[in-house]
Order: sequence, then C-alpha cells, then structure tokens
Amino acid sequence: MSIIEGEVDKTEDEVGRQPVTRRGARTRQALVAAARVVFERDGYLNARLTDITVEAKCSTGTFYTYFTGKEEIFAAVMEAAKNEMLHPGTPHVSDDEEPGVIIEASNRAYLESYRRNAKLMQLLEQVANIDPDFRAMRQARGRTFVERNAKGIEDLQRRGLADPALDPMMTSRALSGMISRLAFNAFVLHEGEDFDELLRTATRVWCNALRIDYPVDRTS
Amino acid sequence: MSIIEGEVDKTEDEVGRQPVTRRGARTRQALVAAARVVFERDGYLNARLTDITVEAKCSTGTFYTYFTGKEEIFAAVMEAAKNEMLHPGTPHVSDDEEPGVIIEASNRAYLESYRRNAKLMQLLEQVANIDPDFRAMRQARGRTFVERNAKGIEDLQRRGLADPALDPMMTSRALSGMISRLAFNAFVLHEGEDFDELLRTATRVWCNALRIDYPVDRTS
Amino acid sequence: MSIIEGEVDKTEDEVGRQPVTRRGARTRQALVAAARVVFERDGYLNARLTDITVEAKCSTGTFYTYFTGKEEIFAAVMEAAKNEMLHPGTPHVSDDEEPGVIIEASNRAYLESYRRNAKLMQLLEQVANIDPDFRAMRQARGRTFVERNAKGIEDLQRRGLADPALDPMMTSRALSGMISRLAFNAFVLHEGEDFDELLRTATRVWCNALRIDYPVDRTS
Amino acid sequence: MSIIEGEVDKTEDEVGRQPVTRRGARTRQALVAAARVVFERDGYLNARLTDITVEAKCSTGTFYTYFTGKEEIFAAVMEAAKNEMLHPGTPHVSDDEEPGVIIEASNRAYLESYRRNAKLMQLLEQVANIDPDFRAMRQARGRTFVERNAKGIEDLQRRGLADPALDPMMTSRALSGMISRLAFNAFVLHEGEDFDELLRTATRVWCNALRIDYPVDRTS
DNA sequence: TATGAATGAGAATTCATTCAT
DNA sequence: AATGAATGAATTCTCATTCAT
Repeated sequence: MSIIEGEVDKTEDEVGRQPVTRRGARTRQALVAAARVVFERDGYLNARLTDITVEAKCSTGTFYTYFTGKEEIFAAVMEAAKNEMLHPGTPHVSDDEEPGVIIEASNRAYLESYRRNAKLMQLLEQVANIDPDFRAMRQARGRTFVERNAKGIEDLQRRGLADPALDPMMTSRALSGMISRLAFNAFVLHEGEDFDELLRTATRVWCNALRIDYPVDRTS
Repeated sequence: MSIIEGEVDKTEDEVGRQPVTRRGARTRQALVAAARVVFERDGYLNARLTDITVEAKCSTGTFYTYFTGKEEIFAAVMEAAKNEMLHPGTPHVSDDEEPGVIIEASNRAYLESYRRNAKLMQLLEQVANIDPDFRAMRQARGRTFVERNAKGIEDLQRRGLADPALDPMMTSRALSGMISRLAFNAFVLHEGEDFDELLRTATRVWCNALRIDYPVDRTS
Repeated sequence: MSIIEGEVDKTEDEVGRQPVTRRGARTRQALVAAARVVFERDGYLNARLTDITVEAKCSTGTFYTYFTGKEEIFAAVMEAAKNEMLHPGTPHVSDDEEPGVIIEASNRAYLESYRRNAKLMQLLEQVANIDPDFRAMRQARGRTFVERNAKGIEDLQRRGLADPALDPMMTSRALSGMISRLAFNAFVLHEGEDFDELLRTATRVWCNALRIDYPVDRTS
Repeated sequence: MSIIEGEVDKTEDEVGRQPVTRRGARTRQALVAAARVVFERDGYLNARLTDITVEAKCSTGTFYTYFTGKEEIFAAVMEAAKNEMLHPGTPHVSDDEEPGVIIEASNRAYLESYRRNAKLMQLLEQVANIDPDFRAMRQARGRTFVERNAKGIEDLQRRGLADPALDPMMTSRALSGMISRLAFNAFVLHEGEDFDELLRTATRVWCNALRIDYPVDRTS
C-alpha cells in the first residue's frame, strides 16, 4: 500500500468551452500554454488577460471564445498540469517492501514532483489564498492525500508496525503537512534546498514519528 | 531551553509616519485599528483605502498623512499585532522539566496564539504569497522560529535525549513547519479543529520524531 | 541658397500606438484633433484628458488605447501640425535673386507661418518651458533653423556680400532668434502686430546686420 | 543716453502681508529665501508649498500668515530678486562716448546680469507662459526695456549716427529681443555659451543693424 | 472563429487650504 | 505668531468585458 502519493483527482472536468474545430483546439491550447507562461512569470494577480492573448498570439476577443475569465483559464492551466504534477513517475515499489523503504520512495516521488512544478505550486498557493474556489480545490487535493496516508498509517498500526497511540488522521495531517511544507520552503522559498538532506530528514522524521524501524545507515 | 516559541523580533520599526501631537497619534491609531477590521473582514485585496478611512472616520487625505498606501498600513497592522501574536503567554515551564513536557507546553502556546490570531495569520499568508516584502518578513519570522527550535533539538541531542542521526536544522524545519501547517489547517481552513487532539498528536509526533520518551497516558 | 526657412524635420516618428483598422484610425485622428482644440482653448496645463475625450466623443479608456498620457498626445498634436507649420508655402524665390529679396521672402514666409500657427507656437513655448522632452524638441528644431541660416550667411560671406567679421553661427543665432522673438511678441503677445512694418524692419535689420545692400525704397 | 539697460521698475510693491514683529520679518524672509531655493531646484510647477515650508523650517500654516498662495510667494521672490537682477553694476560709461562703446557696455551689462540670474530668468519664462499676471509683468518689464532702447535709437538717428530708414520702436523690439533671446539660449539652454563671442557678435550685429560705425578690431 | 476597438466603472493619489490648539 | 493635523475635490489611469465587423 503506497503511502503519501498517487493521483489525487481523476475527474477530467474539462474547464471552459471546448473547441469544435481542429483550429479551435489549437487556439485553445495556445491560450492555456500562454497563460501558464504568463502566470508563472507575473503571478496570478499581475497577469492581465491581454498579456496572455499577446503571448498566445491571438486577439482579446478570442480569449472569451474559450474562457469566461482569468479564474477559468487558471483552472484550465491547473487541469492541464495535473497529470505531470501527480504522476511523479509513480514509485514502483513493491508493497511487500519494508515500510521505511516505501516511505522513502513516496517522499522522493513527492519532493521530485514538487520540485519539477514549483512555480505552479507557488501559483496554486497564491490563488488558493485569494479565491475560495481554488482554496476548496487545494483543500480537496490535500484531503485526498491526507486520507490516503492516513490509511497507510492505519494499515501499519494494524500490522503492529506503527505506534498505536497515534490518531491516524491527525498524524497523517501532521506528516503530510510536514512534507508539503518542507517542499514549499525548499523549492519555492529556497530555504533548505539540499535535496538529499531533505529527503533523508523527512523520511527519518516520518519513520520515527510512527516508530517504524528505520535503518540509520541507509541514505538516499 | 524552550522549544518552539518565544519572541521573534524585538525591533520596533515604526511603520509609516509618526504623528507629533496627541491628536495625530489618536488618528493614526484609529486608522490602524480600522485597517485591521477591514482587512480581516474583506481580505487584503478587496480592502479599499476608503473602506479603511470610513471605518476610521477620517478623510482620504488623512490616510496619506500617515501611510503611503495599502502595503504600509498593512505592515503597521502586523507591527501592532506582533506583540499579542508573539507573546503567547510565553510558557513558563522550568527548563529542568522533562523534554516532553516542555514540548507540549510550547506546542500549546503556539497553537493557542495561532488560534487567537487566526484571521491575521491567514492575512499574512495571503499577503506573503503576493508581495515579496511580506514574503521576506514571513520568512524572517519563520527562520527565527526554526533556528530557535533547532537549538533546542541540538541541545537534546547533546544531552543524549534525542535521536543523534537527525540534522537539527532540517529536522527543525520539518517539525516547525508541521506545527504551523497544522495550525493553519485547523484554525484557518477549519480542517481538524479539535484542539486537544491536535495538541496531543502534534506533541506525540514531535517526541517520537526526536525519539524522546513520551508518556502514553499523558494527555493535555 | 534659401535663408531662414524650409522643412526642418522629415522624420515621421509616429507618436503613440498606431491603429490597425480604419475605424481605429478615425478614432485616433479624432483624439488628436480634439486635443488640439482643447490645448489651444485651455492651455496645456488646464487641459484635462476627459476634456479631450469628450471633445473627441469617445470614452476615457479609448484615449489610453492610443496614448499613454497628456504628453504623448501633445507630441502627436505637434507631429500632426508639423507639416502645416513648416511648409509655409516655401518661398519659391530663385537663388539668383538679390540676397535682400531672398531674405525678405524668407522672413515673410516665416512670419506668415508663425501667424497662422500662433496658438500652437504659444503652446509649444509653454510646454517647452515645463517639460524637458519638449524643451529638447524645440531646441532641435531651433538648431536646424539656425544652422540653415548660418550656412546662408557663410555663403554670402564667401561671395563677398556679407560682413566677413561676423561669426556665421553666432550671427545666425542672433538673427534667427530675433525673427522668432519678433513673431512671438507680435502674434502671441500682440505687441507690435503690424505685419508690414514687422517684415520691413526685420528684413532691413537683417540686411544691415550682414551689411547687405538693401534698397531703402523697397517695401513689402 | 544709455541704450539697453537700466532699472526697469522702481515701484516697491511689497508683495503679501507684511510682518509686524521682528520675529515675523525673519520668518517671512526665510520663506522667500526658501521659495527661491525650491523654485530654482524644482521649477514653479513642481514646487509644493510644503517643500517651501520644510526648506524654511516652519509649518504649513505659517505660510498663509504671509502669503495667499504659490503665485504670491513667487511674486515676492521676483520682487526680492529685482534689485540684484537689474543693477548689473550699471555700466559707468560716459554718454559722450562713441555709440559703439556704449552699446557694447550695455550689452555686456545685460548679458552678465542674465548669466548671474539665469535660473530666475528661466523661472520667469516658465511662469510667464503659464500665468497671465506674470505674463503681463514680464511684458511690462520688456516694454520698458524696449522703449528705453527705442529712445536711444531715435537719439542716434536724430544725431545722424543711425540708419534713418528704421522704425525706432520696431527696431528696438527686434534688437532687444535678439539680445534677450541670445542670453536665454546661452545661459538657460546652454546653446552658444562663449561669453566673449556672444558679446562681440551681439554688439557687431546691433551696430551694423543701426549702421553705426563699429571698429572691426575692437573686441571685448 | 477571429479580430481588435470601445467601453466605463472603480480605485488611488495629490496637495492647496482651513482651522483648532 | 506658529503649529501641524484634517480635509476632500479633482483627476488620472487600468483592464476585464462587450460587440460590430
């Protein structure tokens, strides 16, 4: 049972109006790509719709053929990025493996994914703190993540491998929050960016917290 | 040696222009108080300067007598709130106490302070994700907090009470981040708000992580 | 070789954003025309952008589609007026003509042009004394004019028709300045407005100054 | 009879409210001095009343004890500067001197005075192109100057020393304008700043224009 | 579909002037 | 006389959104 990570959201809500013609599809895609560039460059708030259309090499009017506004195209950007963000090369670790090994693999996958998409994560953070809809979206993602990890913890407890005194959900909130915060600090704020050290500490803290035996000498 | 919390910043940078007369001082204070109300009610972005002056019962012009804009008055609000935010009744726990007890006291103090100032913390989060200056400010605060806890961890390691395999700084980043994230989730997002459960889990995870012996039956 | 006047600047620096469609061109032109009306009526400083858009029968926003502000549209007004200001019917006087005749023709052309565009010249004077960019522009125009006349003077000296003791550049500065000042006084300040008297004196002083023989009885 | 220059205005219109006490006199003077500094530094338009009071080290309110606004204090500045501007060391040249000598002396006096007060002259130019009252003032000064020179020219004509075909007033306008324009170009715009060359050419042009015999070899 | 011009509500900001102390 | 806080009218500028072509 994989702890920490996996796909979070399988619904393929196509955001905004879908194009009919092939030409339309190309235009829409250009807009989404342009929006990502602009958002990452200027931030959500500073990004003007015209910046996006300029970057996409189309007119202002065309924008409204596919999207109703900034929020919607931002949602489309996130939607488009979901796949690359959440299939972090999915750790191919056998479930029979030692817990510590699985946890490390999960952490590595998470951190690598975060690092790859740091700009986008920062953006999501920005927008979630501004817009209730995206706050809900982020929370939903987080919840799925937390619940999955809670299940993993519960499982370990059932198998007698983890501290039974811990509340699985709350502990999952704590540890999942810990790893996402570490990632944010490292890859967005550039505070403590040493990847190996990061992974080692994260994994060790996680294992210690659950009272899982984690071989000292093992490093990434 | 107290882990987790304490004053973070003693510098009293007076933000904005300081009034000379008593009357001026009253007006300035009214503005800061009004700004806090408006910011907490409407959020940083939606808050209009006129909302603030209306709330403070003064004219637009007066605003500019003391502040150069929204950013500056926000800084003033944060400055004014600093004291109540960072003296969380400072846990008066003897240093001779067991580590677990100290950690719990620290965590309780932190969480209580966060809960009391949740709206402001949310605001700071919002603004820090938008404005580089406030991002820097938040980071500075965080760093102080992390360093303090890192010292605590190091101390415990030196005394043979904590897992020596952990890097103190990185571990502190992980655990400090964990607690602040838990607080954010609980008091801002209202996810896992049960205070006692929160405190118990946080403290247990913290202790486990450091491999400190923590009495199972002990609860808040 | 024609003294005093001619085209001054052939560069067609398009000022502000150029429209793409015909409709846009019409709007832009309406704005420039309106601006000229408003500037001439109210002066540069009193002219409000809204006055201009009202006069042009378009919205405020439209103004900013084509210009970044008052300065820019003023530059556009000057640019648009350049042609009518600097082709004062270009005196078609044979170069073989007596110097005095050429000078008179040049002076007449200059004064007529100035009179026709007095309001605009006043405006330029106003703005040049306020804004360094326009100061530079006026100076550049003036320099071209002065240099042209300096060449004319040098030519006359070479041909033995003008006082060789005069420094051509400085003399040109003096005489060119004289005529422009006379024009300003006459047509802007309405001091000494008698056109014929103006032309006669200007021409005679110019000729005397260069020690060119100028027939006493000849009048305009 | 001295051509070109002399005092222009003897009226001692005290501008603004006159102080009663000695302390008041000091304050008023400080304000005028400060205003000159600020005007010369920032220009008339950019100068804010508070800049002036700050420079004068007094409060905003005090300003209104002595002046009704920017215009009035500007008038006071000009008034205070009048003396130093118009007694250019008054050329002590005997009236029996050759005309050319007198003219040169007058020109020198004018140019030196202008150079000394260039910043102020620029200011006056600026303001005169903006404010009708100051336009009138500058015109009045100019007129006095022109009339004085016209008398000088007439005198020379009567004595058979100057070209009788010239209209004295118009010629004076031309030549007086010429010298003031040269001075403006040289000392404000820094175009043709060589003082000696300036003086030589101005004087020679002036003499030639009037057909006064002017010794070629004579230089400043 | 695509274009790009037109719109206008809305917010920030300035600074001369007044006035209570 | 001096102070400096308070005032608020006035204007600029932005940009999401609409719409005629």
